[in-house]
Amino acid sequence: MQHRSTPTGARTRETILRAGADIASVDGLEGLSIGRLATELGMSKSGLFAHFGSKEDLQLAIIEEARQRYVREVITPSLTEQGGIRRLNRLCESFLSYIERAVFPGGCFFAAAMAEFDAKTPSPVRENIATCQDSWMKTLERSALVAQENGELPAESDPQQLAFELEAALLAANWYFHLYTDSNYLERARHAIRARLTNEATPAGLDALTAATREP
Amino acid sequence: MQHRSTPTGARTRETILRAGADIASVDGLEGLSIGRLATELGMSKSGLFAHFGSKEDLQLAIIEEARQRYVREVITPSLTEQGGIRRLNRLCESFLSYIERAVFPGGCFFAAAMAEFDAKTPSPVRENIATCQDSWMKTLERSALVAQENGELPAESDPQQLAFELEAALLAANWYFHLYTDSNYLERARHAIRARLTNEATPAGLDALTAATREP
DNA sequence: CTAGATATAGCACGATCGTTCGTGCTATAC
DNA sequence: GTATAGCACGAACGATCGTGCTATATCTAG
Repeated sequence: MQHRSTPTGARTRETILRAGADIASVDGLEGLSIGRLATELGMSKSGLFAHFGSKEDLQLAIIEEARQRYVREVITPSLTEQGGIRRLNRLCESFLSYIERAVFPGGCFFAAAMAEFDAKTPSPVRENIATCQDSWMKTLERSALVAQENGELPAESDPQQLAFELEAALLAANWYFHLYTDSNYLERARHAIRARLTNEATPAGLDALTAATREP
Repeated sequence: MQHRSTPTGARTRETILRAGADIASVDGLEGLSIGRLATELGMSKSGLFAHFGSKEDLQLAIIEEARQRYVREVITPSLTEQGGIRRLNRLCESFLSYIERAVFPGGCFFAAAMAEFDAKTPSPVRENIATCQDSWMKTLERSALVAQENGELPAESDPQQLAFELEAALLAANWYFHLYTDSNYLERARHAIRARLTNEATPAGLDALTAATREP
């Protein structure tokens, strides 16, 4: 049998992971319980559990599902922008849009997971979260570095520092937006990012940036 | 009886709350369990529980204990600085020092609590966290406003926006410092805050700021 | 020194946690 | 048509969850 592209097991597994990632973005990866997830999906606890050897395996699989969703919703849309300051700006805007569109109902999955595990004792789950977060930061840093190489940012500027500050605005927007259910915080982040970029950009960088804004 | 300052019950209650706040800063207010807390303190679950009517009461009491600790460790030390841009700067530095000194073993208690409850369904605990967070933001905003009134910040600047950006740097420092156990992130925040303040300050504000730095 | 309040422990409860096991259905393979 | 594999189910495990009720210490007031 090979005309059947997806065996039913893999399909339900995906369904479980999607629902699991949604719940975990609200209640955390530890707060998510197998019984609750099963009830929510209208299936038995044991039937669900059979797809994963342990809760930790489930958590790791959920992280992978969330990572793919993040790449699809934040990273990929930014690749249309050529590298450099424009992509850097686009990455930030994509993130804010991803929050606004509630791609995860509880806000950014990885922000939540980082906050949940940052001070916890090391574990495979924690390691995985840290790796994902590092990968995202490196994405920002690379764009900043390319911008510098393009002469859109001055030679003295520090790409890592810039990435840190942009990420800080994005994270704060995520928390406050949900805590107060107030989208003004997304605007605050947009304003901060725009100011930070225009302030540091070279004249060439400014051109690239305003050109990016003028387009549809 | 009044030469006896603290009845033993109130003393153990305090002990419980201190330990509870420490644990909650690592594992969250939901992750904290009464049994674990009791074991950690070498007392019985029921004996501990008798001090509070419910877990929610315990959580609220822990928040209050954490609030007092925050005021003592972050706010009060900043009051030596006169209002305005110097106090604003001092508040940020006090926060970073409070992270560095591990006043809570899991990092900033309220950052963790905000991240845990931001997307959750409303509850007294969530409300309380939101109020504390709002109070802290308003503290930053007031200092920025006073700085503006003092002519240390220009009339066009937006105190709320400035407070948001400073808080963003502080929060990001908290998360990354613990996730990677790397104090460089505290320096990144210091750098960001300093740059943001000096960049926006009027000449008078700059004077106040550099004077503050030159002192011991 | 004793009566009373206060503080902690013991024990048990129903619910839920993650996990395991045995069973049955269903659809392909021989 | 029968063997085989994949997939989900129900029941049950021990552990722990939050929460009561009851007794026993410990301390204080008179």
